Amino acid sequence: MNENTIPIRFDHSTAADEIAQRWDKAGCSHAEVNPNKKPYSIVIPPPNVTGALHLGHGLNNTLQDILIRTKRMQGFEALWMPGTDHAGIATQAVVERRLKEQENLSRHDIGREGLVERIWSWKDQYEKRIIGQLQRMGCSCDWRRTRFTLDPTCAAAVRATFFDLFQKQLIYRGKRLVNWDTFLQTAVSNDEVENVTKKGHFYHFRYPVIDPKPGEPEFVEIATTRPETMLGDTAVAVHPDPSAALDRVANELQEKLVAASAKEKTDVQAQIDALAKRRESMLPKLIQLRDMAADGRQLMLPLVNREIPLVTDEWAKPELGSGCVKITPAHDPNDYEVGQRQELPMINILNPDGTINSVAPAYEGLTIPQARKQVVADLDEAGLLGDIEDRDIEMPLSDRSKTAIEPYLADQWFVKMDELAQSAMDAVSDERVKIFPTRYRKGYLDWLGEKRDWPVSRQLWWGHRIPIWSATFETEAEANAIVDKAKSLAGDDQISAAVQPNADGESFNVFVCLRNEDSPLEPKLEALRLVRDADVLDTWFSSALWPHSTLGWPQKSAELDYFYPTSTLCTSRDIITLWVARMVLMGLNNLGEIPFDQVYIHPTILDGHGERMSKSKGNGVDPIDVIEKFGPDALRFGLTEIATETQDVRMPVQYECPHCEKLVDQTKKNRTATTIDCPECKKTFSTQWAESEADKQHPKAAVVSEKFENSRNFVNKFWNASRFVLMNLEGFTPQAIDVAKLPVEDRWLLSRLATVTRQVTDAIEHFRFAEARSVIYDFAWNEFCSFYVEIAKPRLADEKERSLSQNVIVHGLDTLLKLLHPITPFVTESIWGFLNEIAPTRGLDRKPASELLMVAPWPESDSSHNDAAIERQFSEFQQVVVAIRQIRASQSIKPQETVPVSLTCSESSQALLAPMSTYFAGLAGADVLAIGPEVEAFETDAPLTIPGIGIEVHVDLEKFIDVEAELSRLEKLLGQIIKQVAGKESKLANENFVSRAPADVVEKERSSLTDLIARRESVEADIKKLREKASSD
RNA sequence: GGGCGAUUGGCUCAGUUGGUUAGAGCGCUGCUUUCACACGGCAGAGGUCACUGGUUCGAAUCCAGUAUCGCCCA
Repeated sequence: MNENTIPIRFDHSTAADEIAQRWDKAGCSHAEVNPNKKPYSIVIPPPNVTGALHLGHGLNNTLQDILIRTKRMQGFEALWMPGTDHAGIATQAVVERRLKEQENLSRHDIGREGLVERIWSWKDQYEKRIIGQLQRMGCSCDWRRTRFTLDPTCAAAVRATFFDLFQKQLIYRGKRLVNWDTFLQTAVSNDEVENVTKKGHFYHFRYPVIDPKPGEPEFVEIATTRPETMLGDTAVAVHPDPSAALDRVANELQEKLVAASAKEKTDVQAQIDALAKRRESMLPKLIQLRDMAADGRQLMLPLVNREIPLVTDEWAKPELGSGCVKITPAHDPNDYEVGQRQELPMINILNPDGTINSVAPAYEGLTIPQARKQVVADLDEAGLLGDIEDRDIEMPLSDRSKTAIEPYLADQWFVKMDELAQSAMDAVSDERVKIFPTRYRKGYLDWLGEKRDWPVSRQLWWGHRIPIWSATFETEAEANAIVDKAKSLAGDDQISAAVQPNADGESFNVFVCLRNEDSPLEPKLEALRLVRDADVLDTWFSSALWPHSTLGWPQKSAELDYFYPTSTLCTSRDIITLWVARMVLMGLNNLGEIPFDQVYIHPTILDGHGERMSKSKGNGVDPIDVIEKFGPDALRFGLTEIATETQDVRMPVQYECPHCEKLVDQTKKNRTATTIDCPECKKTFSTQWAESEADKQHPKAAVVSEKFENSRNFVNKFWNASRFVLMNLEGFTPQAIDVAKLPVEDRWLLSRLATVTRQVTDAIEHFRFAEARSVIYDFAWNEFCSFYVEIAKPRLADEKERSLSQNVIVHGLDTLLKLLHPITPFVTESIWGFLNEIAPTRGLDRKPASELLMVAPWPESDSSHNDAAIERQFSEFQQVVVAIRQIRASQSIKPQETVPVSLTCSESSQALLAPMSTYFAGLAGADVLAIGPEVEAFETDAPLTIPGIGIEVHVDLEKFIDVEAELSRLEKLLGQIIKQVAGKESKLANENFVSRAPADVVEKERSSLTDLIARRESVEADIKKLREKASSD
């Protein structure tokens, strides 16, 4: 092979595709049940089909691929199960929003079937894109097994699970205050709500007291940020012991005062004073109100003219506002709890679309902002409106629709968590499931420990429809009769029915769950006036089954037997509770076994400003953009670099100017711009936000990160080192190698390979990905390329040495290719192909190489090759090379000049360095004239003593001398040595150190000091000599 | 309010159980382009390891507190 056979750069844009096809054709990533091998399996955290993947997914999947490729090479039957998630609310929201924007239609305009059809086509489009992204990244998933959380296989698992839980009475229906998205008209989970602070008002109202006794106030004042909710008020609360409550607050403030800094003190003191004043002016009235409440006084709720009680509850804060608080149990989470404690009626004032309902006929049909305005105006007219203050208010916004969330009382299906949660806690507590890093255990256990029931219904059309048919009856007997009829339709493996009384106790619900989809029992149930539930299940319900549903459960498949429990789950920390915990409890419920042995939590990628990456912010980076600019290997190598044990990593984001390829930093300002002017070439480019025709005229910039540039450079470096080896393999013949007889550099290489193999293997197996990368990066670049390849050059040119040298260097390359393959699969596979052409049989074992690197056996670390003495000796050689280079640089000696060098050293160093002396020519441009204990300095000498090993390097400067430069080098060196001597002396003068530190540490310091003093004297002598020479010239 | 984490050269980050002169990449300075690689090579400058206290013969590392920032949960 020559320089024309192999291009000077690895052309990933043409090679990657071809390599991927070869892998695919050979079925390398397909796993089958194989009793001859041990299984290793990973299920992908299914990316949701809402949008394309960004670098966070890139990281997640790169790490999984590193694990799966390593295990595959280690001889495991390695299955990486791929697939995507239907992401119920997120996907429906995106499609609905587009429907509104592009066609001005709502989901009701096109109906359930129409909407679901559109979502499916969205899903098809994005699933294709996502899988394409993963494939271009080189992810070696078993694509033939690709699943989707809504496909028939997963649906069967969902149905089986739901039926089972229903039968075990772990599923029930209840009214709960939910986060209601009035745009999507569904409940959303807490995780889908974000709180924003907005400017609003704090309105004071007066509610009349009914029949006040003499001396009692005629009005009670309350305040609210949401006036319209007063239509649903069912009480006003006052604190049961206002005096004690005020005392407690005062005590807290006193404690705060003691701990406060001087700056804060005045502020805290002011609060204390205000509280004392308040106590004086308001306490008697609050006590009076408390007594009125105890006496059962009623208030007249204005506008709706409803009598509501004055109650005592600790939720009322005597230190705030009027000390009284209105209670709207159906529209506020705190009030809901008060309502439950006080057994208050819960009055829902909203229609599902967020307009006021018939509870308040005068306001019916008004939107919330309209109703707010009207209520305030009407109260004003009635003379019941007090002050209106400006105030910052926290407003919950739906992540999905970006509209305001309303607390809303709705019927929801719940999964009872008590025992299920406990089982999942036990699995982690007793380490059947191990979480890495271990700090994440706490969050998992704390969250499950709350054992909050899981609301699983979503008022959506996209998802697994809840398989329950229900009807309401006035008497229990009627309900029971229907249950009996339903049960008589089929066996209890097919149908399950239950009666649940309504909260009001005046009606009875019948719920019937069917085991099978499209069951012939459905029309029979409908004949009994039972109606199928319109809701669908929370997406996490199906994701929770992922490790077993993808393997075919509830069918008893061979795959399930062989690959379940899976080995490792690799995910990010934000879904430890939502997903990981639920997989554990569902796995235990459905199979009685944990879903995976290990959970590895990788860091979260933030942008350069410390913000989470997201497409909607404009700071999301598409892995494809990075691949196109830097290549898939560079993407993976760079992502591996950031996979440390930390929890967040920053990834600065840049635009790549399409005109001049300059990388332009993304700022908070320019990331929302539609066009940007390149600071380099001054031309304009557009961004993802460009919409107008004028903006779109400008070419669009890819969004990338310079983080990958270094990785691209590494890939290139490695490619070229391989290219060099390949170009020097002419006439390659495998030959037997007697390790003991190899020259130092070869034994050094073998020793280092053994160490690096062990380190890389160990790091990957313990999820220390960044460490694996850096070990291999440092070794490949700074040892293999910088030293071994350089030394090999003269040997490969020497006919007598060529064959042996070829054999050793090929063995080194072969090992490196294997170790690097999980991280950079494409470039290594490409080189492997070339290597197979010219050296199909190679390595110390002289075995034929596998056709594809992807399925080659993982290298074993041969500890018999580890040789500490050889490594130490080689290090001396390296240090001498560096010393010569330093002298050359300080004298500005041109690279093409060869300098005469002599080395004064011990006999043992001489024995090592003598056979390697010719290598100094290539590595340091040095002609080594003499080596040994008796070797003396040159007449015009530049000396450098290497600390620790006592080798004196002498360079003959006769032809080159620059006295000033040399003096300045020596003086700088002397300065450093003097500083170090002083440090050591003071340390050793410290009696405490000498007597208390371990003897070996003290001894080390002593000998180091002796060494330093000798060097100081030597440098001082050199300076003196040089000065004398300079003055005599 | 609670939990978790971060703070190390201009930037992004390593730093294993405390122990020579705290490392890397990018950027910067100087030299370098026939001889695998300029996406390269060689040399160099640049850090009181956020702050305060403590433990210790010895602290970037252990402990306590403070500040700033981030993420998660209420």
